[in-house]
Amino acid sequence: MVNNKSEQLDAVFHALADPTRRAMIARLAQAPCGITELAAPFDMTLAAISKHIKVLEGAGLVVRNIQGRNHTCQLDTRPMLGGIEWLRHYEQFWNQRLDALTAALLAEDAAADQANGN
Amino acid sequence: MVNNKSEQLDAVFHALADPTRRAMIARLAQAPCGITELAAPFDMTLAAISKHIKVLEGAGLVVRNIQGRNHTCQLDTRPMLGGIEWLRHYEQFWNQRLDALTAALLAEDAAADQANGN
DNA sequence: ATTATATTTAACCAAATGGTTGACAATAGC
DNA sequence: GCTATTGTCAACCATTTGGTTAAATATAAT
Repeated sequence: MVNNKSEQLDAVFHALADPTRRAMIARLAQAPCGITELAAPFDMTLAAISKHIKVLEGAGLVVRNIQGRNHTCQLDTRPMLGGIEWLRHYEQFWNQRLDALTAALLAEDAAADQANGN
Repeated sequence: MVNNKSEQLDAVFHALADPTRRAMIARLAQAPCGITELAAPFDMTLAAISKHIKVLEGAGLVVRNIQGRNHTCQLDTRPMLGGIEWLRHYEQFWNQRLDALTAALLAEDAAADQANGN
């Protein structure tokens, strides 16, 4: 379980920093589903899938409902809000400085291209 | 350097999944600054700081400008856009299902609280 | 009851992560 | 030319990560 806000962000961003887990989230956004079905698209053992799900659960992004031998996973997007808010905090920064930065970097790229003979 | 979109997301989310690096980004959002100044708040070797900066650079979040022995780091928020878009994709999901999910989870919490005697 | 299905767990492995120390490189200032 | 400062690099270390296999658990189905 995650304690403070920073650890929550750690957990959420870390959970999202893996393509398998992002794909799982995308799948769960369609509808809740069981482990085997969730595992189907991936060339990976069920044991590995189990671990990925546990990471998602640890970040609070997935809620598991056990009925007999069938585990149903459901997406809970609320922990993403912390992440999106953190990121959104920088939209202001973009608006303020993006133009100047873009110009500078484009100039840099142009110089690099010239150096590369492009 | 990052190749495709998925690897870009991997790199950005991974870069953000560490409190030191998030703090660095927050600092750089105020103004560009040198390595030593950037390192000041952290109880950590310059070598460790150097590695963190390299992770941020690898994700494209920081651009370095070298003048003599002084390296100036500048925030580039553009790679965050990929992350924020990925996350934003689920806002729709929230709006659609948040109510039902919240209700279900609150009921669950209430049941747990009752079980805990709260 | 036996068998098949769904899933986790434990033990292991290689690679990546986050940190250290110590040596090095380059530049600024005296 | 020294010396102090800024920063990286290489080697090392413990821990975490992402995967495997093999065994265990639990339930469903026949």
